[in-house]
Amino acid sequence: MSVLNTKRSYLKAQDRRSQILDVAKSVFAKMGYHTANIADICKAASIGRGTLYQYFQNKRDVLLAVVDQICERIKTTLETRPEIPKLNIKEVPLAMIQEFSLSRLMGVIDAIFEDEEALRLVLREARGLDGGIDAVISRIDDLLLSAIEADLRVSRELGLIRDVDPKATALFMLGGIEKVFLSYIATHKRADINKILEKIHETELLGLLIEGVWR
Amino acid sequence: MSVLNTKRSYLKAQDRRSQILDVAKSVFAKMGYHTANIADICKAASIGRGTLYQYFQNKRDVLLAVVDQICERIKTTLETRPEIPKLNIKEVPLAMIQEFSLSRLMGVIDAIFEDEEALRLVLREARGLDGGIDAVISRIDDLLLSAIEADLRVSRELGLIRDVDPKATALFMLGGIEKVFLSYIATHKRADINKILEKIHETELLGLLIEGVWR
Amino acid sequence: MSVLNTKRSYLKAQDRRSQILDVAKSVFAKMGYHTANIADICKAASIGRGTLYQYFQNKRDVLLAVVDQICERIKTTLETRPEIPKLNIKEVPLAMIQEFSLSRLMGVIDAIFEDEEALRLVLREARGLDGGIDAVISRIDDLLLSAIEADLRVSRELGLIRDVDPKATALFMLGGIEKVFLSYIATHKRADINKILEKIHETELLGLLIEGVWR
Amino acid sequence: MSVLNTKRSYLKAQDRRSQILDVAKSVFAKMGYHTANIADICKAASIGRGTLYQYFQNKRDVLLAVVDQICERIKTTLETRPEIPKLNIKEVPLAMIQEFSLSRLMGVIDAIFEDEEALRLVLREARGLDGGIDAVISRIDDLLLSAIEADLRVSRELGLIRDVDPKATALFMLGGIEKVFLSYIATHKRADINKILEKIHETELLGLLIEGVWR
DNA sequence: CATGAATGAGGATTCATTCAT
DNA sequence: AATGAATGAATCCTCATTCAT
Repeated sequence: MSVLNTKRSYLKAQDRRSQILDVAKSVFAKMGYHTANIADICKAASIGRGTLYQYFQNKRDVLLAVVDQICERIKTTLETRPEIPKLNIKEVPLAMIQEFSLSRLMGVIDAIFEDEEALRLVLREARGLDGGIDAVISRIDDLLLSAIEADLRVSRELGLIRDVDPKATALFMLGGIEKVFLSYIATHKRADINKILEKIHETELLGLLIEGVWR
Repeated sequence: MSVLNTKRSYLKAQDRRSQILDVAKSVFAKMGYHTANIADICKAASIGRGTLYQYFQNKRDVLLAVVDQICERIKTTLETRPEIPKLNIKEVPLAMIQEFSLSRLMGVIDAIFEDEEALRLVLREARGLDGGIDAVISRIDDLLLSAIEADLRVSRELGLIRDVDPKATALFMLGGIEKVFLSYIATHKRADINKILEKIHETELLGLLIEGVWR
Repeated sequence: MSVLNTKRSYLKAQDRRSQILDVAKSVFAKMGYHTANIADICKAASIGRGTLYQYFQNKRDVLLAVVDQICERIKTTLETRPEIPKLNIKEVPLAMIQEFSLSRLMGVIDAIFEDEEALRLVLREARGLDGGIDAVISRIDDLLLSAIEADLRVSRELGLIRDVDPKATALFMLGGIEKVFLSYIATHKRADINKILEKIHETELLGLLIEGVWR
Repeated sequence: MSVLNTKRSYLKAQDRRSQILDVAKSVFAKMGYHTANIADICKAASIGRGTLYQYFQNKRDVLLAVVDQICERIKTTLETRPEIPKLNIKEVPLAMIQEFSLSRLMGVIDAIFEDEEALRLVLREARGLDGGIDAVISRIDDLLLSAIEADLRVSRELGLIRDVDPKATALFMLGGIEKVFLSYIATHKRADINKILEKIHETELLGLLIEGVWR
């Protein structure tokens, strides 16, 4: 293709920028930030290497922009989740609470799933302690974390849940979800993973111990 | 060091090899596999760069050996955990079950904590899907995962816990633990983190929902 | 600028060309030929990068044109210096000779000073032997050199000055003047430097040695 | 050669370093700092590009080291000049003063000439005002400048020379010498230039004006 | 005419690995 | 066995120049 068609294609700056952003996200997701090189991105975008540098200062800046974009989308998605109603616990059956709680959590999970490439990016690179690339990517994590933590806080104030540390619990839950996803992503379908996460959510609410043991 | 002691030190092959291994683990843990370079390891080990290549084929091979060593240790540690007794659920009070379960899980966590450098190594490396370095490191994860999964499986057979997917739940728990640790490691003391994980363990057993809601 | 005034301005070819030339001279003077890039010039001129290439073949060509312009001006300035009168040495007092000589030299210096940017351009560029950019810039130097050399030649014919090699002496004097200027330009005022150069001119005429020693 | 002989040649670190330094000086002198690239130096030194970076942090660092070396040599050379004797002016004939002064100045010129490549480097790159590379190279200039200035100061204190500004005069003289050299270096022989500089030195001492005019 | 998006050759630098000593 | 000098492929990034709009 590129051999046959060497004619330049011109895009408006904004379009080119967002094209590169999309391609870069995809490449970073597939290869990882460190493994992928600028040439990979440019090849995938069918542009010259220099072109990328007209829109981004350097490789890190590309990642930063990718993450920014993802953050914006996640913010929007999280905002569209149904509001937590002011429940009167006494009057609401467990099943309903459970379902609502699930819908809130699934809102978070959807925010992740919505863009699988973004997710891969987060899962691959968000680890680490060195304040480098991971710090950039962890901004995505922070968004999701805050969402879960806020829900836990409200739930506790409503008297719905036990007196747990919201931050630690949110971390635990997000970590768990991410790990499950990371493990299943390669081999399972989206629907399966949803099922699994639903089941796990139930366990979170009710606990591992069966009724007879627990009381 | 080299200024003070420029004399070459000759070690027996096995000793040299394991010395390099220790140093490499430490360096990988501190800097990360990709960031650390052979020179860093050799400098830390006070050996020439060529020497390392007499014991290891390449950089990846060093990591492999480091991980092997860690795996061995973890296996041993896990084996020393107290056996799961054949409990008769009806006869055992909740508190005891809870405590025993915790001790089993803490056995896993200890296996992790025992060698903080190993832990950092596991936590900080980017994970992914490319069958590269991550696959090597994942072997450590797999060990821990299997341990948790086995416990869950037994517990379920004993009628202690709900009918959960052991694999998924084990993934969820390990992912959660790792994330909590990763977040708290920088700012908290070891003892604090243990407390936090104990609390989370309780929540896992009993569920998030408070009694009044749940029944 | 481009934010406030995004309207394209169409100029006649000659006007546009000379506008670019002025800007380029200024940019080259401030940043140096190698350091300055086409983008810098175009930004300063508020034109698109492509526009520049409609008036000049390449970067070097821009410099060439800048230098041409400077040369033209210098030629004009040098021509306006007072003619060397056919003096009868015996009849003219030293002071008058000295003053006239100074005025001729100052004419050269003025030709330099008149356009400080041009001067910086001449002074700051690396000179060499590779027949590259320096050769272009040297044309400016050559003009000044010839002026001084011609004066020396005439003065010698008039029996005013010693039998010196006019070329070498001219080189020496111009080199000296440039170096003094280069050193003082940052910290001193124009007037001060003129004073310094006047003093040096006197030394040139009369020599370093004091009367008692010299005779 | 390199095609036929691909065997590596091993040097001791210090030897290699100073070999690279010599080659780099030569290459910088011939091509100029900006024009020369690392590959040029490495090719000239018959080493791989990576080798250079084992001895120098970056290109600028190479130049720095080159300049350091030159400075050291110049310092030594300047120190070996004959001391200025405490002359009693009345008792010393002009010719002797003149000759001694010349020998002092020629000491400086020799310090320059001694290493023609160093000189070319200085002459090519020492210009400029941007505090970049030129600042590094101007250290060489400063050494020569100080030497001349010191001589002028002493001579003035001895009542030998007129009350000139030593700094400005030193600048003037060095600038003049450098320019003469730059112009003659390509086409003339060392001996010729020495002659020219000797003549110029005489002019400096005695002035341009001939006796009849001057008194 | 004017524009600025697109290009790719060119340059500095890193680092895992090899090999002469 | 140990060393560390040498290597060059790989990578990021710059910038003069071209060209579709």
